[in-house]
Amino acid sequence: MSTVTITDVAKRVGVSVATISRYLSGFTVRNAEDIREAISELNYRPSAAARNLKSGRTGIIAIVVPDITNPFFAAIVEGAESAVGDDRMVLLVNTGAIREREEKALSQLFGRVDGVIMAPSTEEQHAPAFFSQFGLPIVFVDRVTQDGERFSSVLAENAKGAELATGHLISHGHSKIAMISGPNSATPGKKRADGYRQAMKKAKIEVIHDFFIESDFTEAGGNLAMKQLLALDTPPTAVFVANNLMTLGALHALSEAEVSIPQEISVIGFDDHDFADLINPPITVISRDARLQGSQAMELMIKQLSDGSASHPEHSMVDVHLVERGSCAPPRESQKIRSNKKAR
Amino acid sequence: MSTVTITDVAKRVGVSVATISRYLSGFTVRNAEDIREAISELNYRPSAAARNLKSGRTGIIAIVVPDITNPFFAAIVEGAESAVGDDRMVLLVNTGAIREREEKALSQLFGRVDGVIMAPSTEEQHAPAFFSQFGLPIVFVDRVTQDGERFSSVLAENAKGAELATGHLISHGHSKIAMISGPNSATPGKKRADGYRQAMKKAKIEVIHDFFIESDFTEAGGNLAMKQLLALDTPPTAVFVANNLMTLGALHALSEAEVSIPQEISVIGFDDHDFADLINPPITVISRDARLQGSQAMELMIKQLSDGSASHPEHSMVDVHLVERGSCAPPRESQKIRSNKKAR
DNA sequence: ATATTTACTGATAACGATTGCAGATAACCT
DNA sequence: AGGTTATCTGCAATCGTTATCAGTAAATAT
Repeated sequence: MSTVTITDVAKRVGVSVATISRYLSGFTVRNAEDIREAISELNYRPSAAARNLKSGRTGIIAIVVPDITNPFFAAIVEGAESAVGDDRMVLLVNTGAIREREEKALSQLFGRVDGVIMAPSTEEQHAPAFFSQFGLPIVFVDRVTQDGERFSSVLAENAKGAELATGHLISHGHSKIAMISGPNSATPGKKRADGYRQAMKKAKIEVIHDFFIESDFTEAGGNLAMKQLLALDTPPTAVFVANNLMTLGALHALSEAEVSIPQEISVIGFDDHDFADLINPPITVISRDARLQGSQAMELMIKQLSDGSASHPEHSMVDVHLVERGSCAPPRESQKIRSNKKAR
Repeated sequence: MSTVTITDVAKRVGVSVATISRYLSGFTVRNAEDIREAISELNYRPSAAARNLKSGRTGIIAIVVPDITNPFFAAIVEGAESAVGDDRMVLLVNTGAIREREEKALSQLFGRVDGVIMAPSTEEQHAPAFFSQFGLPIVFVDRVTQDGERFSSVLAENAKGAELATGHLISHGHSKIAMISGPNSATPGKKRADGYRQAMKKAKIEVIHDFFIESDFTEAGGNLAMKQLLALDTPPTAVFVANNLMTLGALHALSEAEVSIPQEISVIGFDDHDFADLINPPITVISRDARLQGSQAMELMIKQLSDGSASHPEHSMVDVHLVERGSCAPPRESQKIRSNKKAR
């Protein structure tokens, strides 16, 4: 009940606390066997708090994500967790994409953790400056803030993925291609929008204003955006949705409006999801290894911690690839002209 | 860069460290304004480590789950996170349902956290004894271990839910009702199996040995189990799957085998999932508020911490309810006899 | 004006571990 | 045996706070 300290062990064995401490740190000591015994009998566990105070290290690495409920972030966290190693643990902070909470969390984190892996909600915030002020190591994952180059990061090939997605729709013969985009203030939002525009430009298709909707990466946002698209006088024949949650929302909107995929509209999403291959038709998506992204971020963090402050920021990218399923087809009007190739 | 301590602030203001400390703890001090100023100018942050050492509290509550990738546990974690309050944080441990990792985590947690909310993988482990040894507060969520009554817990109405599910199938006229169950070693596995058996007994339907498969709550497990059921000489006309991941696996098996739902087989799952209402047909499930379960667990933990050791364990239950969608219908042979009522 | 209460303050000892230093013991060499 | 290393050991300072205790200044009472 009452906490047993290193002094208790020392008394029991009849040596000084220093000897116990040295035993614990792996030095060879005379009564090693007695000490081991006393420790196990007394059930002694070194106080983490005292160690922290002396060493300045906590053995805890924080990971700050906007929404743990998003399977993508869950995978990131799991990846990070899997790479953390035996002597450290992961502290999770879920900010709900609320900047205020994010900032408060950061200030609370200082002193409690050895480093922070984070996917910031927005780019504008001054959080990184805040951090560098304290010299707390930081690794960005999936998103970066303004002066992101100064910190290590693990991003995805967002632009390439978006280009791939848009190109896929174009190659099916679409030209009325809409995009439901994420917020322009976050890295994936901006980069994916860039990729879309790039692909359209390459194909010399003009981006119609009404076809580009900046939404917010949430299911509700995707749902609303798709409804807006469907309400247009000439709705798009294809839509690229910039993340999994918005895809979910968009699909709900389509199902409600009884618009058939891919006959009436082709859909391609960014980031895979459990539902994607189960629904009818299964949804074609741009996919990446989120778990890997998380573990790479953790590896970068650990390297940074062991290198000390002398290390330079490293930037890593995980690749994206097209997972072709059944949600893309040629647009209706050209369907009869083109050869009848049906996806899987 | 170099850490600024309470002593630096004291020197700057020209008072003793005690005064600064008192200011920080909310006492009225003479030079409050000067102190506030000095703190902000020096950018002083109290050392969490030193505070921990003195107070014995860390302001961190751990939550230990088998798999953060499972949306159900993600929701639990999010719920707990949302209820943690301003002065504490959540430390996440993902054990991958590996008992060894679970135990190691527990031993590492001691001294680093004020309490542990956990969903243990199995009931047999001696973890709770291990914990009570140290007097570390613990709240079980979703699952309990052997002597679970001694600790607070927040469970779901598992048996009731399973009875509801099975009864729903029975009310559609099914009698060849299979169950893909979770491991009998974990609370939800056992209780849901109990509920299934109870409902069958009430309806005086014998449980056929081959129709009850004890699986492992994973997608792969559910997939395999469903394949086994389909391979039977007389396969079931309805199946109750004991969790969301196994439902996912089962649905994949059914889709592969081109068995149509609900015409050839009725399916009902336990725990909702994003995919459930999107696929065709949408899947009928037993649902509960996992987020609430998580926040209740956190509330119990916080209450326990403030009550000191004098508090008695409290047991809370969250309700379950049937979400009727389109995956259940009368069995084929009786379809023509019964009135033609089609779900939604 | 003196006595008594009130309101702060500073010095200092914890909290539980780690570490440099000097001393002690043992092991080795000639 | 005496001298030199090589090993191990205990003492005490230290990490940054908080809490106790006695002390001082101000406010109030008489």
